[in-house]
Amino acid sequence: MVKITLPNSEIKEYQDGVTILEIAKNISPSLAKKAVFATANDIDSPLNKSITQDCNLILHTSDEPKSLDNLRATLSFFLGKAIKKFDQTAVLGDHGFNDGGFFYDSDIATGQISADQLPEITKLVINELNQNNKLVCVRSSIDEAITIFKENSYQVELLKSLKTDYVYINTFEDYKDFSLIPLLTNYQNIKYFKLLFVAGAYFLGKSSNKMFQRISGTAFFSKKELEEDEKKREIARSHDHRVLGQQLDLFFVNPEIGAGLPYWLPKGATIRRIVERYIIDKEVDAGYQHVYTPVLANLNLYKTSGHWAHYREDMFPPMDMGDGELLELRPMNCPSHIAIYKYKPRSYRDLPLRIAELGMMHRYEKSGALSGLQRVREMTLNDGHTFVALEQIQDEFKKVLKLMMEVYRDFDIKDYKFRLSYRDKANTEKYFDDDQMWERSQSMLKGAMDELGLEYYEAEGEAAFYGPKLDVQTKTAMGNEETMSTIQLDFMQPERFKLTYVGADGNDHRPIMIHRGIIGTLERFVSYLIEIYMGAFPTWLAPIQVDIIPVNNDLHQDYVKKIEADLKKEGLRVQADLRNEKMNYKIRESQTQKIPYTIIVGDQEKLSGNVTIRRYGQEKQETLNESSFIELIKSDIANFSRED
RNA sequence: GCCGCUUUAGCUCAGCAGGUAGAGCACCACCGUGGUAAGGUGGGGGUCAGCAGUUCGAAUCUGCUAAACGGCACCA
Repeated sequence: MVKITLPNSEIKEYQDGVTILEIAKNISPSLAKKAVFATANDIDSPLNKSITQDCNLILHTSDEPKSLDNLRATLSFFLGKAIKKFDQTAVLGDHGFNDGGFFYDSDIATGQISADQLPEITKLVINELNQNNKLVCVRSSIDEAITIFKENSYQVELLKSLKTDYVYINTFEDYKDFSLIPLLTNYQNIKYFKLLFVAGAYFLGKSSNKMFQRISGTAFFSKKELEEDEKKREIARSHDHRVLGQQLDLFFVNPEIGAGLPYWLPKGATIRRIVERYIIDKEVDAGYQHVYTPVLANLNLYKTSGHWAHYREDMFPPMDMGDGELLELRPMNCPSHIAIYKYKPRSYRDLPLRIAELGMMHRYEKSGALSGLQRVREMTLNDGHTFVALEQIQDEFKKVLKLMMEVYRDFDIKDYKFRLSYRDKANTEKYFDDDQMWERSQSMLKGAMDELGLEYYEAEGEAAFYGPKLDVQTKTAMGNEETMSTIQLDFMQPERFKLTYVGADGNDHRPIMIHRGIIGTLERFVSYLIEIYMGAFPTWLAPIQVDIIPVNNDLHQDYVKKIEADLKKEGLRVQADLRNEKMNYKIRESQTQKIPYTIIVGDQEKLSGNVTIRRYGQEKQETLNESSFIELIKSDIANFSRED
């Protein structure tokens, strides 16, 4: 007999060799139905596991969010099996679960799997699932697993790349696979899954490796969740800045004019202009000196900076001017600001010296990376470089963070994560070669974050080639992670450009550079704003703040024009809609264009000098006199349309 | 850049079997229009992404190129 201790401290006795599923059934049939896996003496175990010694047992059910991973890992297993059925020659590669669902990578000698074949593969998966209770899942060491899968060199490499000590070996008749977490051995309830797309994926995530065919899908425990997931994807599309950008006439990209080269239409340009004015004012207040520097420079500048050696892949090819001069479109602004630093001898009294610019840069992004305003080939970075003495780093770092938080508050940005981005130790050729400096600057950044008590996560291989970064990661409507803001520590370029300042001791010293982008690039930032506001901009950012509509075009035209002129005088962005259309038509358009305030005026308003307003998204109307309205909208703008 | 998919009017999309193109919205004209989400009638508009091929004949079949989209890789 074995003694099983349950989470409520109750102890039950069972026959030696009892399976976890049997225990679950004994406790309650409904529990057994919902059970996904168990933790037995702190080891995650599948339900088919036999218990041969006393243990603490926790059963995990489908109610727990993390059980979803086990479900998806299980589907990945059956997908792999289905692919093998689909084509005997398939070589199976990476597989498993991720945030959105599950996937299986395979390599089929006879050709690529196409999207049309997904229904066929789906049927095969269903067939496999219908063969009940044949799946056996056993925990084993990596070494054992390597022996079992020795015939598939890809699987062996995968197993070797794992950071865990154990995997689960899953056997279904003569088919074997491994997973990182226990599978559902009572998989007969699995019904709610969907294969979504076929894509390419490099083996082990390295573009130098072979590309496998990835089939991805998603799965849930209930039909409702699966349907909600589908709905969520639809909603995401309605937040997509590319869709809204067209609906609201904000920007366009025309491939015939140039992929990745966006055109800002008047309304999008207005939003951008407001953002630009805002951030420049904010930075000037914070002690930054704004400059303008050229987008072109002699290639030698980027040879000195190290860009040509470490960043060439992302740079446009140099322009050969025919007389030996090579001009380069700049991919970053730092060398330009270094030139400004070098313009004069600098003293310790000048530090921290803060140079800022809305600097236009060009990067030759890979065609597959381009996306609306999020990834472009010409972008304007809200760039700033502070030159500091060593002992000023900490303070300046804090100042930048403080500025960043203020800006986030004004734009109502709440959903982000801090990421400390280090270089990849295993792949140092991408970075400047100076181990000591890397160690030092990485630990300084981490120290500063720890001191501030801010939460962050660490990522190797995400650093700039010249130094580690603190990145602010946000998510796009489509769920991709993007870097918005960044603060970077750079000991390298001051060295390469031999920057100096005269210290209090009269000797030359080397400054350190802090690179920082608060709102990142205007392109990405505005795309982010479009998505979080869903195109319904707060009044201070709205390209058109007020839309004025007469009840009758002829009778009320003069009054509409008077109000328009009054509001314009107050600096408001107003449009008077005097088109030959009915009032209702105009109101509808005002709403679909998401204009914050719609003013409707007729006889009543004209007589009393009032306006009747309707706010975007509300049906309620309110009549007030013109000056009260001006007061109202002005305070709305002044507090960034925040409620608090 | 790689894999998959897509590309028809300004926009959203029909055109499923090769026989020289359609709808709704938008645009233009005329008529109409008084209180909070689309008034009516008529009209203009397309080398069916580009190039080549198969065919008596190609939006439709084949190949190449480009771009968009979903991933992978890369990244602000």
